[in-house]
Amino acid sequence: MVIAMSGGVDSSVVAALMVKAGWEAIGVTLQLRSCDDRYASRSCCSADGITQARAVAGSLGIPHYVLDCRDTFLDRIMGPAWAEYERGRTPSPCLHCNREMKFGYLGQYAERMGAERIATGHYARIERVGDDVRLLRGVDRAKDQSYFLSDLTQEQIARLELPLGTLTKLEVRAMAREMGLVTAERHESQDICLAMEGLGFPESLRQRFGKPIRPGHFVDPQGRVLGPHEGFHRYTIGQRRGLGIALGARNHVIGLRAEDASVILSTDETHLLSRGLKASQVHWYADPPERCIAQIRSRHPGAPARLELLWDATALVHFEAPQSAITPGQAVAFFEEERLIGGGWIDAALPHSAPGLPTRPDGI
RNA sequence: UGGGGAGUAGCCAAGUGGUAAGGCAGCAGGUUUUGAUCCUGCGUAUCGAGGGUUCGAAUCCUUCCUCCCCAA
Repeated sequence: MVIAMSGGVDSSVVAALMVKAGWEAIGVTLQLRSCDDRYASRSCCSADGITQARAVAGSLGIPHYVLDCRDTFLDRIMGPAWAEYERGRTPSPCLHCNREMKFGYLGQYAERMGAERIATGHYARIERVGDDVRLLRGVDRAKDQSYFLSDLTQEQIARLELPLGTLTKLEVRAMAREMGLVTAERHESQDICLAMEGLGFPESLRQRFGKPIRPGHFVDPQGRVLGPHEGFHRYTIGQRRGLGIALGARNHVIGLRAEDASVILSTDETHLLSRGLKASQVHWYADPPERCIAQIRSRHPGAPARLELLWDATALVHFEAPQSAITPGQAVAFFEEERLIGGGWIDAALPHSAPGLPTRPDGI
């Protein structure tokens, strides 16, 4: 068994539990970034994390390896993420990272090592019924991370072991203390793995790749120019803060137009609402039902929706109630009860059809 | 060098004699393994400048400066 160890509390507890359960385990930490890259010390991928992971592995008496995948990470995660921003979309790198790095790159490594399973500290459950392997939401709903696993392949899921899925964060931390793990008191990793200290994620990417700032204007829903903005990549649907323009009233970004780098602003929050979305790269872990719960961002609770499957792994998702800030580039995860049954990527929000509700200017 | 209007924090803007509201922007925290959202907190403004009246002025008088509009 290969255990993905980030150096945080969660994966440390996972390692301890697996050892306790009698697995022949090895700990592996993915090095995603260079140490001289101006990393944030709280980052889950920092050199500090490697040290911590090594210490925990040592105390558990299991081998620990560091896989240098900085180049892969740059190519497969950071590069594509920047490309998304350039297109006026908002990337969701953690999902890609899970698929490409944690279960892709690491998965291949595990395969070479002849490991049956990969264990991680994600808060989600794996349920094996017969030959079927299902991924369920974490019991601790506040920490549930099944959304971030919704782009995995069924094969990747089949090899997963997620021992924290039935526990709460509090319990995990308590266990870490009991077991005397050196990482017991580590705070949550919060910053995205690839953001530079003090800079936001998009700006970090821009600087990392030495891309120029693309100028453009804020415009209102009628297309009137409101003023220049600070670079097209810095904005995302729903954003209110950090706009850098004072218009007397709160404004939210309701649309991004890549052709002329326009950022569409509105004081009317209902402009953020949409009845549905169009998703591509849709994949299923079970037969797609007519209705399900669709989750459109990490902390979104999920909302009842009707599915309309189209051709070519494309689907329309019609929500029973309009949802706010449906953002192209983000993932959509489909659930039936507790079970993750599928996923896809949001390409567009559907325009309103209900009377009285406005149509989003960047509609489908 | 005729008339009219305006100059209060980055922007907008209350306040017309009693010792400077508010909004937006910004900043700092919190929540969060994406971006947002959300929550909490944060403003020593030469009140365009000088002079005057007054116990006391952003508020009254006066001079100057700047901007805008209308006239030529």
